[in-house]
Amino acid sequence: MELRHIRYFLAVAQSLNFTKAAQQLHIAQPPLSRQMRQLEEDLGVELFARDKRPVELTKAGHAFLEEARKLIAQAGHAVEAARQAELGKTGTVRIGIAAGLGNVVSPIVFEFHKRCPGIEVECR
Amino acid sequence: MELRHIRYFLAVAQSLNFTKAAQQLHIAQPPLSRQMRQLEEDLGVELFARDKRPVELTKAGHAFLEEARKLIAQAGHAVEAARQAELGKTGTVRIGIAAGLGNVVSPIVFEFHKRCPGIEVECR
DNA sequence: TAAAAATACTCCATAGGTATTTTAT
DNA sequence: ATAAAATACCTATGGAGTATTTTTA
Repeated sequence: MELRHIRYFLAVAQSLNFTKAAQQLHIAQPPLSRQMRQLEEDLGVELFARDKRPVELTKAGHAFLEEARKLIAQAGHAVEAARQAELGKTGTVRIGIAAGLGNVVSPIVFEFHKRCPGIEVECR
Repeated sequence: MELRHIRYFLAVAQSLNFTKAAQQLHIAQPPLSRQMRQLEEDLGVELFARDKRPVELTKAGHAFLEEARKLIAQAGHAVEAARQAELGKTGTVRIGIAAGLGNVVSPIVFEFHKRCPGIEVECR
């Protein structure tokens, strides 16, 4: 099972029409049908009732749909986590302090730490 | 990004050694290195500090690792949800009731419903 | 110097396309 | 009769292998 199977499955489950789902995915209908068969094969479970027009989701198909949505959401979270961490890495803040106001720096740094945990603060 | 990238990433993150991770995955080292580069390319983020021996995870790599584990776990949940639903579909329970004890059926069905939600009960 | 990762190529498995047939309404 | 899915066959992208060359400690 690959994320491709999940992405394709979500498209088909939404429109309940292989042809239209294929158009949305910018692929042809036969490859989409094959990928869905492959997914079912891998799971050992029928996800679609193909002897109905329009095609229906089986009970297993409905159960899988719910978890498949969470799976794609989690994939997005993983990507975001990496990108946010990367941004944090390069995040450097330079603050100019007027002469005689050096004593206000400490609360500023404290506040920054509270709002942006995980971003290192360097003082010179 | 495909689940393959995630599975491979988990192996490398665990051993911090591309060669050993490749052996565990039953693939050669160069393809594994390429898949990891591809993943980094896709994310737009460096996950490994390759100028260290042994190889280290970057900050982004650590953040991604945490979410990648959840992703694989969720993939497992999706598979299980579909398989459990399939089992439920074929789950038929036939209960014989002794003559004169027909009045005990109701609590039995009630209890079954509580323990096995989502499994249909048919009474004749 | 010795492990381990990167590079350069080759091969082939399979994702995807096209043409056609089958099926359900 | 018609729209949509399945089947058969072909193409080609890219995943994986082998040999070799950098790297880092």
